[in-house]
Amino acid sequence: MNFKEYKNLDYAQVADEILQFWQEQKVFEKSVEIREGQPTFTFYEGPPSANGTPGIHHVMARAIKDIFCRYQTLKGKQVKRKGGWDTHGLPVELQVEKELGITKDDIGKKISVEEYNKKCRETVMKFTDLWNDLTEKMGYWVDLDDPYITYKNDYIESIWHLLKQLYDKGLLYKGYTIQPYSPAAGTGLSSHELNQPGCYREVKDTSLTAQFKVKLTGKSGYLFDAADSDNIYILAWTTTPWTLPANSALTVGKNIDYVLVKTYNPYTYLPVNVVLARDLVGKYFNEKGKDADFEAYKDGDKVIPWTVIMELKGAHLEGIEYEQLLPYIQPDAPAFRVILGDFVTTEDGTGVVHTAPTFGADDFRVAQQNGVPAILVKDENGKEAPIVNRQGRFVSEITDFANEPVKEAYLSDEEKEIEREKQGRDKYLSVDERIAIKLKTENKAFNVQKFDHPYPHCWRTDKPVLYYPLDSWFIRTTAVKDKLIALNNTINWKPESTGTGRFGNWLENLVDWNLSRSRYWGTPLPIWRSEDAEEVCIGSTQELINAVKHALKDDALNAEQKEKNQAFLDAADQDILDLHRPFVDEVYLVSASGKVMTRETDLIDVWFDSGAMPFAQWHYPFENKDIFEKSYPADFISEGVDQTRGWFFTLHAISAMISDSVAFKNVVSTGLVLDKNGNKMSKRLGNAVDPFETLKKYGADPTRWYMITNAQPWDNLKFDLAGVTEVRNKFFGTLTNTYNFFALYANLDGYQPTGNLDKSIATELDRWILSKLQTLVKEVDESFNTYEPTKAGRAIQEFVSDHLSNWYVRLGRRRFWKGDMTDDKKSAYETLAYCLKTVAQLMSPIAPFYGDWLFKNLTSNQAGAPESVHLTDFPTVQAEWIDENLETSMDLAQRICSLIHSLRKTNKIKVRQPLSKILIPVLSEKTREQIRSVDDLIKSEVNIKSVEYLDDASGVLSKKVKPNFKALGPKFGPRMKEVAALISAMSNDDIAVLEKENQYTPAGSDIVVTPELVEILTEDLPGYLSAKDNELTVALDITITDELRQEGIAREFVNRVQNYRKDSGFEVTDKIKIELLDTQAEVSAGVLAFKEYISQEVQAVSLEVVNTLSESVEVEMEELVLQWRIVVV
RNA sequence: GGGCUUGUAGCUCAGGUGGUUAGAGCGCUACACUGAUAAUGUAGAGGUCCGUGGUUCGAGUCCACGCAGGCCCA
Repeated sequence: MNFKEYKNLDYAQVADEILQFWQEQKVFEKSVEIREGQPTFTFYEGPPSANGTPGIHHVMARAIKDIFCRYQTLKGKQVKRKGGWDTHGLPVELQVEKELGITKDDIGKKISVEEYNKKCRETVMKFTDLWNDLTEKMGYWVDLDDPYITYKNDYIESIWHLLKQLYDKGLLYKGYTIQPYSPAAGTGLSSHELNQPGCYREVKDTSLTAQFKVKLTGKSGYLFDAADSDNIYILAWTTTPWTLPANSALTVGKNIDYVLVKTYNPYTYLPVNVVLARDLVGKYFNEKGKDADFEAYKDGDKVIPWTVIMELKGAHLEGIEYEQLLPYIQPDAPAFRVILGDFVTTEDGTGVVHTAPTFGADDFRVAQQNGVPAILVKDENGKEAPIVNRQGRFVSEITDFANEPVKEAYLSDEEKEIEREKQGRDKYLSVDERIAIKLKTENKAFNVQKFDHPYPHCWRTDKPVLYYPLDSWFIRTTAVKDKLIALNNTINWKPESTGTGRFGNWLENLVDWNLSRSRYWGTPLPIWRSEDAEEVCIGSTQELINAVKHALKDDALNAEQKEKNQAFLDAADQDILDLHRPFVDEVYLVSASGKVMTRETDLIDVWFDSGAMPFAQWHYPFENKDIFEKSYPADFISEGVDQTRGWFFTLHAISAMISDSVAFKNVVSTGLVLDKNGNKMSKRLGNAVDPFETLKKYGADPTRWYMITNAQPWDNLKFDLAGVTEVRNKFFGTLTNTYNFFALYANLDGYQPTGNLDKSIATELDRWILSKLQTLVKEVDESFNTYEPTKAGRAIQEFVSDHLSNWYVRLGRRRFWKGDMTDDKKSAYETLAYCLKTVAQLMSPIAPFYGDWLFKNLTSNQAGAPESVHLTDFPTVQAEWIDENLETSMDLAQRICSLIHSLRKTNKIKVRQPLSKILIPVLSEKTREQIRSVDDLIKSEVNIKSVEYLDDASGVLSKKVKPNFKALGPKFGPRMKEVAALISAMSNDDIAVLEKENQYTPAGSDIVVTPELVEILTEDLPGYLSAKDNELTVALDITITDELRQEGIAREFVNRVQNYRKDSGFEVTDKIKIELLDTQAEVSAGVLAFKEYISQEVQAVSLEVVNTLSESVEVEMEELVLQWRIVVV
């Protein structure tokens, strides 16, 4: 037997077997080796973190990566794929803390930093075995033996080298960022700490709506004109009045609607004109005062008159300048103007945000983007500092409130009492309250209220936190913004909108990259600094060792510092160096001026780790320079769309800054995998699909195929196991059946395809499917090449089930089982084998196990065949086999058959009943030829004796014209209705004129109808049963002559005998003997009339109608009952 | 609140540059077919193409404003 035959194929088992084969024969390694010396195709693996278990979405993400790497390998490229692990960061720390039952506070107390980090290192690789297992089972080819691991010294050293380069370019600097800060504890808080239960509490604060007086400039002139007044104010609301002395801008929303309202100040009763959001007018003004009499207003009246005198968009306020509200400190650059920000809402306040860059993260960002300075003072060291010190108290420059805590809660009861006496009041009034009073009296407050809202508190001290500027190290990405944008424009994004929209906008609004993290498990910032800001950035291990040696010789270090340094050098000597904390913290360097420098305690953002992988995975530039240069930048990467601002950005930014290059040329950002109802999968809700179970139950290939063909990679996928079943049955089932069909007969005939196609013996059907196949190769090649796997998969699917199985095999079945080895039969085998083999290649990137399985089944006994489909070259388009004319013919044949089936059905005439003829009206010689070339197929498919063509000469053709709107549109435009009516009214004679003279003008009209403007169709044929499909009409002659009837009976008889053979378990090759009892005269006559035909069909050596029969069997045929005896001879 | 994205049959999805009758598969109903049978064919039921306006002779398709879901950011 040349070809294995299969029953009930288990696709998971196929995967297991092929996987074993790959491992034994090192097929992955070979697929890389055989392309040695060929152009490279570089792929970067975005490293997963192995401290969690993989989910079904990882199968999706990695299938995408795998497909294009496999495809490029088939296309002759050398594709090395180094795996990697992301090992640093907060999730790892949190997991360790959970396991040990400790908090961040305990680190350095209950557990040393050294032990803690040791634990992190263990935890982070906890599930690597599970990940590796999934990788193999799903058929993802990636080098697992030598992955990069971000916590390794070599990796960290490469990162240090990158940071040093940035430092030398002036792109790494120390600045500040606004973070939650607890003055009581003297420490910053992470957002994680802020999200602890109980941290947000309802508090009652003084809220204040301040009046910012607009200056008259070119930009604001229109407001003054509209109000006919100098008293123009912009209203802005705050729940932290203590930040008002730090105000340097007002932020409005570009598209928010604002109004200018004329009214009186409720505290000073002075006439004012105020700007606020239209939607919030109701919060500040009483409906009773609307458009009330201004003249009649007296100081202190309850109802204050107001009237809207102008409406405007936020965009019109941009650039308007105003007077500083509380002028304690002057900024050193122009400030106090209106800017635009996307965070402004009209939910509360005035739709205008008071912006104090030192006390709000939004404020800081929007001010920086608009070049508005912060209000800063100089501290005792001459360093710039905010107007509130780290104890939460105002600096002395805020003269009215100098050294007072900005939050009442920071004072003890005793301190409050002392303050009360100083204030000389009955009750202590907070800073906020006294600022409100001050502003009220100065005509600078429009509204003051107590306001209840949730406010974050420090989990250690229970005191309210401040948003406060804290030291941070930054990468000056804003300095290279234009370069980042320009380089991004050269990247091919799939889908494009992620690149231009999500990523592009992100680049447009870039802020400097805050690199600092106050943590323990991560890459340490390699910067050492002295107290007076002398600093050094270290770019390699050797550089650090040298610096330590140098420092050891210096007297600036004390004995303990020298001892630690020596310990570091000893570790380096013994090769047990660890570049993590706490070891690097225990290194002391000496500055040029002889000062001790200690390491800046920050770790760097883990995103820098992963973004550095093009360099650090090769320990570049300390090793592998040649490999790095060959594999940079990447040709292709792919990750979830949620990585846009994560990995995609950090890769891009680091590359642009270090080497003026993109990091990747093509990127596929993939969507989410949701459950079948469109909900997010979560382990907690129990709707998560287990990847291991799925692969085991359905097999990797149907799972991958389903994921790729069901939705585009960048659309969200609603993952439904029923869909996997459908793919398995419909696509893989059909394909396996097709293969089995081939194997069955090829084995019976002992035929071994040569792999060569011979046009001289190919039938219409062969040439047609080969033409279709070439078209498919072209489409699949293009789709893979342009990162469109869904298109590729769907095209293959359509080819296999609709064309190959449902038409080619179905119509050609008899060629495989009938007679001797003729050229016709040979051509059928060659064609089918060639199609199957090509499909195996085309599908192998998506379904790597099955593709290989199919390929091996077809080629295993062929001398010199490649041992795996993955070691072959992608099929090239054989253009000489493409025959569009033939494809059109076959399409006509399929449609004609469909119409005849439909006619038979409405007249209840079975396909087994032969009919004499069909009639097809043809309007051109070309159509006639196209149909004629395939009419044998039509005849056998629908059991018709002849096809007749009707043309003009027949005289029975009745025609109709339809307006071709697409052609008429540009010509007639608005007169369309009139023209369409004239065309539809054309008679048979009119059409004849049009056809003859190539133009026709309806009587009394100026319109000239030409053939391009219409579509000529044929009408139903009178006297025949006919059916239509667009331009195609088919009529069926349903006259059943006696002979046709007899043949019908013969066919029914064949059918019953075949059923009987099958039911009785006869072999396909068994010959039989038939005796039919003569009970039904009509049947007997029919059987005898077609004795030869029947015998051949059912492989009978004898067929007799007899008068007596012992051991007969009863068989039903239509409404008749037959008796026969059939035996194997 | 901002950016991006999706919305077409019960479900999953196709529908270049606008062209008058919106398609496929699955599911459902009925009838066929049966030496490929976890198939297959034919027919049928099933659509305010998310809504409202607009541009146009003509809008699922273009524009504006909304609604609903998703992702990221705030």
